[in-house]
Amino acid sequence: MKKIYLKDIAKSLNLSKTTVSLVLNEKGNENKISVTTQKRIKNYAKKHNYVPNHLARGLSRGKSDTIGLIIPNISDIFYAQIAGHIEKKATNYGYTVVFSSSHENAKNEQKLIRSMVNRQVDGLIIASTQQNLKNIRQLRQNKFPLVLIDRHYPEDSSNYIIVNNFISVKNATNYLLGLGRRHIAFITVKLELEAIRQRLLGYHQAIKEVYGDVKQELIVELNPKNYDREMKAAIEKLLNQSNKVDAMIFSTHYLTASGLRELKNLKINIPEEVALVSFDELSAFDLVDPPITSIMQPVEDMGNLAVEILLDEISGLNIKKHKKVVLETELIIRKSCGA
Amino acid sequence: MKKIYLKDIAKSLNLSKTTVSLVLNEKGNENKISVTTQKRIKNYAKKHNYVPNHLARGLSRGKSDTIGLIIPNISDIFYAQIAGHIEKKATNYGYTVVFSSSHENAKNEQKLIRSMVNRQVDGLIIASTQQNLKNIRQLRQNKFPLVLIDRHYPEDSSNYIIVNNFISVKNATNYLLGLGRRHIAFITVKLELEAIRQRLLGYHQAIKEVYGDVKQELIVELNPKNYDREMKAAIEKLLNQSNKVDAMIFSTHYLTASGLRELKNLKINIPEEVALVSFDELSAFDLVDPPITSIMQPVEDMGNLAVEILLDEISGLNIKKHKKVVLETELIIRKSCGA
DNA sequence: CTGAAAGCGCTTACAG
DNA sequence: CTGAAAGCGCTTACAG
Repeated sequence: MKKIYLKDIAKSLNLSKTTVSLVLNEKGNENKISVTTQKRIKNYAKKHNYVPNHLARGLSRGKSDTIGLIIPNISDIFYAQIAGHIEKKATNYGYTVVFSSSHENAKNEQKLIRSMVNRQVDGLIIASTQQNLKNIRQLRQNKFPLVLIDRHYPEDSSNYIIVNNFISVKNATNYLLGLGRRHIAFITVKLELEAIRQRLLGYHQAIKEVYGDVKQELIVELNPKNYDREMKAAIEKLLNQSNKVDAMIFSTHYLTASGLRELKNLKINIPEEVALVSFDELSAFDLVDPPITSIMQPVEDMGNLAVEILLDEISGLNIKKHKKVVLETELIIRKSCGA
Repeated sequence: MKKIYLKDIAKSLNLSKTTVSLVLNEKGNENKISVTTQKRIKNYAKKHNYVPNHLARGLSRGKSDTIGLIIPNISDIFYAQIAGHIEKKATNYGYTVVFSSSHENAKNEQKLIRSMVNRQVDGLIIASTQQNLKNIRQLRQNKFPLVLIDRHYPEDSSNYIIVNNFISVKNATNYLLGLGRRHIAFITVKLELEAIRQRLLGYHQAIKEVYGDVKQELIVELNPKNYDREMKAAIEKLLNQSNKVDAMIFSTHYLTASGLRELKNLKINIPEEVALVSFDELSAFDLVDPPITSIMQPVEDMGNLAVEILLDEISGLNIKKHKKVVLETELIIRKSCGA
């Protein structure tokens, strides 16, 4: 079974490459190629297992039918889910997805963007480190189809799909206040992300509206590379304050998992002593002891919309609607807050 | 910032495309191109942000520097992790990864293989549905670089990297027997996979060695599309047998999660009434109530080895060592079995 | 209805 | 040290 090319088919059938190419691209009818010829070509192609070379096709048409996905980490269940939905949707439209993880490193991300561009992806979906404004701007100025997801650059006007981080956390905080929790800690990571900032601001806002001011000692910012080792000291400090903390909000699922591990080590009763809310969740958070109240993001919508908007851009349909999308989250109430 | 091509650089610098191409591919020295010329070219390229067209390059060299990854589902944490390790390793070697999910559908998988091949991936890593022997054979006969991962075809001699499913489950079953559990159920999915069969066989073997025979009513095979809805009835039936089940082994992480949910609904005490072992796990299984004893797969090794073997194949190093790799798992003991 | 030919943007053997 | 030219495998405007 040797590899077979357009010219082989043409020669064997005594036709030109043009005719064969046209027919195989379903342009036989519009070019009025006789049905018998079409049949002959298709049969021959199938019989000899003809597989077109996508590189050649792409080069010739200036289009690769590929979209690039750059995310912090494909092993993170949140991004894996988004990737899954993006892939499904993209496949439906005949696109293939190339993905790469930036590992929260701006230099990596920059390299990946370059690499994707030179691989001629038709468009890019990026959950950015938010440290690459220059590159993102450059893409946009070059009219490169692009949609940011999960994280955006407030100072840039690229398309994006994010979640209402501020309101989500504000509501969650109010929920805890409503349950009578008074000393609510907010545990987050030191990442220069607008999303993370908004989560913190949501907490701030809710607390301020009740108490007038926010106690700095209730806010813990951990090093993203090292949060797991810093968690223990952080939790202990929160618990040993003059006003012992009676609730904790974790700003990401991995912080929740890490924090919960520590709380269990310390034999803290949840929710009696400390109530817990997680922003985003791991797959088994409903099975955890106790089940964790979580702010759920609409991952499916995020993925689907990203692809839709991107494909609109690619096909030049610069539809104005929904280019900046802010989706709502849902607070799933479970037992980790009592009630 | 207009797009710039090799010929533009050549023209601007009064050189030929050859020279420019050679230099940009780090072949300047071996072609004795003067250092000054090299400098000029590199500077110009950087200044004007030259990005080579990978399609053209690939077409010309007959190599795309891309590897394809076909898995059942990128949203499954197990495959997401493998994908993560594959990506990391591949990136190190200058390769990009294209992935697609088959969703356990053989036809999909076949299409994906075709699609990847025509996209000129240099090699393929597949966690196959194991329903595509013909296609896999065809790839191998065409000397297409390929490594199967997680699931292999026993009747085919392609490279693979799998886990010792048989021993893993046999050991886990013996572990339960050793703890005094007598009525051990095995809950699995109806998937035509050698891996799944081996897990069942491991259970069989362990039970047989003690009891002489296996009771069919202790084995439950659920429909992969519908396991979540079938779980309730299955669990209830196991618990209502004349000999009430006192242990359950789940053959995949998602079955464990689903089963545990039911057991909790039914207020079954774990491990007092029923001990639990999971093949593979979800990220939070150590936080679950109770923490779940799990058979852990060496995902990192699996991913890394897959890439290494594949790249060896691609570069024509048909190194004979480790083309069929069977890795060991580890039984992580947690509280779900008591003890 | 069908074909000859140019072109996509690279690489590379060959020549000087 | 450097360049002209062929070739990778397609697509497509143009001509008949």
